Amino acid sequence: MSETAPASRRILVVDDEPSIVDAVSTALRYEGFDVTQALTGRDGLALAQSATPDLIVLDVMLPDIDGFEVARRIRADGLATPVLFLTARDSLDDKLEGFAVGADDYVTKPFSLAEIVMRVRAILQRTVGATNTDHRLTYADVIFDPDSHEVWRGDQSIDLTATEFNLLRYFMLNPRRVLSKPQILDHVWHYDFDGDSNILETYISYLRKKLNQFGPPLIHTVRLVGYVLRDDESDG
Amino acid sequence: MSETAPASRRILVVDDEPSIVDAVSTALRYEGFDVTQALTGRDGLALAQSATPDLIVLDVMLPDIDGFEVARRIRADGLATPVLFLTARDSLDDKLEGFAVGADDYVTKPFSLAEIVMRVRAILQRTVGATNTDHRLTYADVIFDPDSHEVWRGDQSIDLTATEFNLLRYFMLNPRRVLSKPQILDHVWHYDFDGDSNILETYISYLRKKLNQFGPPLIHTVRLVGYVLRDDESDG
DNA sequence: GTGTTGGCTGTGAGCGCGCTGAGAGTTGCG
DNA sequence: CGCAACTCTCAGCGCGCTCACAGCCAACAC
Repeated sequence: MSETAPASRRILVVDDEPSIVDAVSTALRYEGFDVTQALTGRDGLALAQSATPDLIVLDVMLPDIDGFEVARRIRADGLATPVLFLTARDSLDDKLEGFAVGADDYVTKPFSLAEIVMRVRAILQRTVGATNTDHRLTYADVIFDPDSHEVWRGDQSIDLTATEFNLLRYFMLNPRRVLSKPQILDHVWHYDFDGDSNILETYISYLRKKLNQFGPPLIHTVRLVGYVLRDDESDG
Repeated sequence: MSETAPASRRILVVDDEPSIVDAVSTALRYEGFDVTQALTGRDGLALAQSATPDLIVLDVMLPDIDGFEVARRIRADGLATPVLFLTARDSLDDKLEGFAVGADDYVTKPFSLAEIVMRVRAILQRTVGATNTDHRLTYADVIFDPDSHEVWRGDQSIDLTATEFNLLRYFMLNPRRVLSKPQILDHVWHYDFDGDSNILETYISYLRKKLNQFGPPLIHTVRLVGYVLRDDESDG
């Protein structure tokens, strides 16, 4: 949209074997890609969210969180980042599971670097039209850009912390739908909190304070039910 | 279109064994479903009504209300939510009873998580055309949307409290059918009130007051019997 | 008409829910 | 190692919702 010059594609490479990460990264950089690295599933997940790469090269076998789980969590966050799986296991089961969590392609070890580069190109070619490198969400006068990690209301930029940002993303993905508290806690905090915590209310409060500076309220309380993102002005 | 991101399918898992609920929930979340949990038949029933899941995974053996009874009551509410039963008992009788109350499929313990996921997918595939993630109810000029928790009469939006909303849902699910007071108390308040309470009459009054602002009366008293939602204008 | 029963609704009490300010605990960064 | 930013806990408060109560009204029988 705003970009005319094609910034080089960002690729995240996740593998617990440093030599593999280095080899793949070097090959991709050589081809002009902008490469970020991670050695664990946890780091990979964090970078997938914060660095918003255009594609992730993801090893299935990782010491902490396995590759499929990483991919699933990325999807659960609402990100559609394409994934190219690397695996030593050539079993059908693995392939099926990979495609079930939204794998875009599959390379089994041992692989040639040329093959990886080729498949990366193919996926980006394929997805350029669909995802278009633009991951922005908009609702009412709010623009939510996970790539730049920026949020705008009208022409005002709003600074959000990581948790506020994740909370707003869930609302932006489900505009005009009432979201129950357990549902929100599950999606944004990734586990059910003890019932006596009011952390969600606290963050709702933070978010409202920041959003309401520049326009009418958008996050509404539905007592005994949950919260809803809705623009009361233009409603049909 | 109001929806940009395709909201994931919501599934309610009901089992009194926390470990089973967790395992099934985790497996389904892994596949990208939006999972809600309940540990008792009573809670499951309440959530089937309020959370409007697209499918229910329901254990037959429950401490309070058994699974078949839960399913029966859900049907009695007018909900067509598909149900996948879990049971340890592999008897023919059970299967027959299950299908009699509208089971969509059946899994006997011990089961594999993969099997559950597969069957859930199959059921949703089968019913995708019918349920279609749209949970709106309409009768006469009333539109009832449980997702956004909004109610419209004509083009007028109506604000309802949680209890008023639940009461109206029960009427919307059973239009033109006379509902007895005990029946309504049981379905909306989830237990039999002491006979001397007139809370139902009170809420009928609230609801009528709000609905009648924008059109002719829709909730009619049937003396000594109960209440009925009916549009007298266009009726046969 | 009067009596009786069943239903409606205005008033208000109580309380649980949700909001928010303050601060403790934690993490990350220079 | 110290500071800053952020996450999360805690407690107090205000208010909206639920529900009880009581008086009134409508329907029906006689």
